[in-house]
Amino acid sequence: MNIEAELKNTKPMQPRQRAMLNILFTASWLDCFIQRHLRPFGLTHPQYNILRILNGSYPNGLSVLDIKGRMIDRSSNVSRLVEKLRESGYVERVPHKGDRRMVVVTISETGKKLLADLHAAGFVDPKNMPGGNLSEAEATELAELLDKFRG
Amino acid sequence: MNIEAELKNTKPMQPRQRAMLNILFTASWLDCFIQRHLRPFGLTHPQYNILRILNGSYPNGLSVLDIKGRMIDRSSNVSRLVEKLRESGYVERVPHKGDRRMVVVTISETGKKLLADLHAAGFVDPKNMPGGNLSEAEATELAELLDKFRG
DNA sequence: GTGAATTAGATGTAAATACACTAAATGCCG
DNA sequence: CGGCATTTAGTGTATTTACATCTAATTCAC
Repeated sequence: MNIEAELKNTKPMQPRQRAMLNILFTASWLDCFIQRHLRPFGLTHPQYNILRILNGSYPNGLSVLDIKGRMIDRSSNVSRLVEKLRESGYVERVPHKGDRRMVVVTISETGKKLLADLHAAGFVDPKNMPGGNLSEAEATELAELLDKFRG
Repeated sequence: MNIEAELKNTKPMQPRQRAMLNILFTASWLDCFIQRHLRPFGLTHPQYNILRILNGSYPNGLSVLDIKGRMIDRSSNVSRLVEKLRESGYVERVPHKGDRRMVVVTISETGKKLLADLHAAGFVDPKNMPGGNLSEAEATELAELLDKFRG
């Protein structure tokens, strides 16, 4: 269903307005999909995002600001999200040697296990995820247009 | 800046994964932009969305579910958002004649004035909004790829 | 070295959100 | 008509978020 139909918009839209609404709508749709699949694992999307980031940097840890700079949603309150993940045992926090303002956050074995479980449940499997209707070339083009959209 | 650079992602991404992250990232970026510009007017993005919808249907009102079905973020709690807008005087609520379960929500003169002020401040002006780097053809193509992404 | 400015992280607080649930009105089917 | 499922809107509540502010550690200018 195209975006006009989704939003039941009667009046025609300018192409850039149409693209903008479509970005927001598709992201909301996607976020809903992701959250719904994460829920059984007790993770929110931002928490999952942090675990992915830390898994990517493993075995190195990252500071809170490093994590923030890699997050999809830059307005996330990483301190509190990390604290939640630490309570659940998915990450560890150690003071940074050399700069005592910083904290180094590392994914724990439990955290890696959780991601493995998610993977086993087919969560990151492209064929279970949205976007499968796009060819690789179209997906690449979509990403490039989004890069250009942001300027 | 492309999405790999934005997310400081070292490992190469699959095209569909790259598109997906880019949709989420760009939407979050855009939402931040919009919220920042709405803030001086005391509106949140979902509230603004509702006002736009009601302005589009003016002089007809819409039921709460009609509004919900037209919103960008389908998980919005329209009852409470409408109540906020009513407190601010931007919308009116009247019981539906014929089906007393329903409520008909209509934008008020004050609400229309607010949108006019936003417009006057250049808020909807394409040249002040993101996406100006895209040609109309590219914007159209972007919207079509997003439609296809959702299936 | 000393003091101002900056950086990193945490936190206070009001507001918004997600999710489930309630309540009222309507439609449906015997 | 009577009873049950459905539709529509609103609400309870815990969690999350946004935004500003705070504290401690570090850097920088002098």
